[in-house]
Amino acid sequence: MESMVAIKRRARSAEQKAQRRQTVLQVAERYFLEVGYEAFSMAQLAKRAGLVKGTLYLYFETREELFLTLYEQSLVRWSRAFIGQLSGQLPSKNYAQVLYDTAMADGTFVPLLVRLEHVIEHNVSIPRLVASKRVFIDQVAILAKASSLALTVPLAQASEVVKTMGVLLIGATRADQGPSLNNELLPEEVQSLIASFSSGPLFVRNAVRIIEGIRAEAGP
Amino acid sequence: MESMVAIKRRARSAEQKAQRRQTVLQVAERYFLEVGYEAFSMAQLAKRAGLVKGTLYLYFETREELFLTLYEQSLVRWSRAFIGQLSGQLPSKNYAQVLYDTAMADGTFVPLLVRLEHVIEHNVSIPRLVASKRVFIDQVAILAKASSLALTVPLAQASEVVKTMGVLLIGATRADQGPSLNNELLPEEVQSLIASFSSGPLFVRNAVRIIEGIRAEAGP
DNA sequence: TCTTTATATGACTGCCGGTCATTTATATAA
DNA sequence: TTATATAAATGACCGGCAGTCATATAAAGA
Repeated sequence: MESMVAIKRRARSAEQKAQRRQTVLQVAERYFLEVGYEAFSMAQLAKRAGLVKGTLYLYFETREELFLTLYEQSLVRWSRAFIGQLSGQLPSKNYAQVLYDTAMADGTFVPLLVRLEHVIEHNVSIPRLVASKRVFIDQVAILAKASSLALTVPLAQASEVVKTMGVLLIGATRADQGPSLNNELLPEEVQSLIASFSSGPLFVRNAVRIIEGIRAEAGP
Repeated sequence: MESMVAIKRRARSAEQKAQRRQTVLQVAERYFLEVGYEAFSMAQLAKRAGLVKGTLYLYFETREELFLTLYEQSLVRWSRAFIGQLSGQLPSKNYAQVLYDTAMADGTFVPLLVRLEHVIEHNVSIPRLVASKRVFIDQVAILAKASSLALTVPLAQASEVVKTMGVLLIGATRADQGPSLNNELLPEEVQSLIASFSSGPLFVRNAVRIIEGIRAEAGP
């Protein structure tokens, strides 16, 4: 219970409530990084945050809405980190590598991205979902602008690149989300299968193919 | 309860047990197609199959192991359907379109593929998991051979294509796995975002870019 | 100091996946 | 044909889950 954060006073003003919500989110993220999505329980989170389960539901609609919020925050955080590392113009391979490295460095972003549509977005109210989509739209626009400069492609193509990188990231990091099978006990054929789906090279190889494809389409 | 299948006699021989397992799987698949992954419950499945929850666990390790089996069967079924529609040589765009169409036509395959690593493979025994990987390896080999002919590329490149198409399929069909937001009530910007992630064109566009990229690498 | 407000509580509900001692159908032996 | 052995099937049971709600109470305002 090292991450226990006792919350004493009641939150009355809007600012205090926002502050409390944010504190809970911080505890939740640490807890999530420890145990992962499936083992995460609202009762445990309450215990760690120093309050009671019912109270959590004053601050979040559902478990999924809490995770949707964590996802949004991790998206923005990663987006800034990625753009911060894009120094001037880059070959598409370097662009892809930086994108992959920064995404993986954020322990929250990829696991939630992978679960977004088919787990998290269910059990969230429509207005909340719409708000979340707007956050996404904004980030895509910001990323497209930075990518347009980095890759020296028109904005329309850069936007296509950004959207497609998201798609590819989800597919390529799939193997990392399985149970850890690093044992030497596995049959050789299975080991080499796992090796061939190593997410880093898989992502970068195909990112380059896609970016070069998009670039070629831009020219006449 | 229309899909109720009364099971009367006990299964004693190995064949009878295999037969019963298969019957349960058929009921499970129909049930899954109705309610989806999250709402699927073992107790309901038992009721529909005309037996009791405890009995299911004589035939399946866990809920996830049951889904892993459904996934394997849907993979083989789709693989055959896809190969069956590959007539001679094809432009990469047609290849990608046929792949996408046959995958989507099988209602079970894509939803389970998307959940494979980060949901289904947890809570399954290692030996069972290894067996499943072998099924996958076999299907990749079969698909690579057929793809080598259809795309007129060497087998090594065809194998790369097949593996990459799987990655892309997962990423591109993500949007289809979210809650249905077909309402006209949505803000225009969100509607156009959804439209821009329409999975069919998204998949085909990028499949072509990747296949052509792989083909170009094979050249010199 | 008293009243009002709404945050925080914790007991509660219904459901889940999974287990296991017991029952009982069935194959085999007598 | 009947008795016995085997293991398939049962259903009561377990702990834990997300989410709810009447109640208690801390704190702001009169």
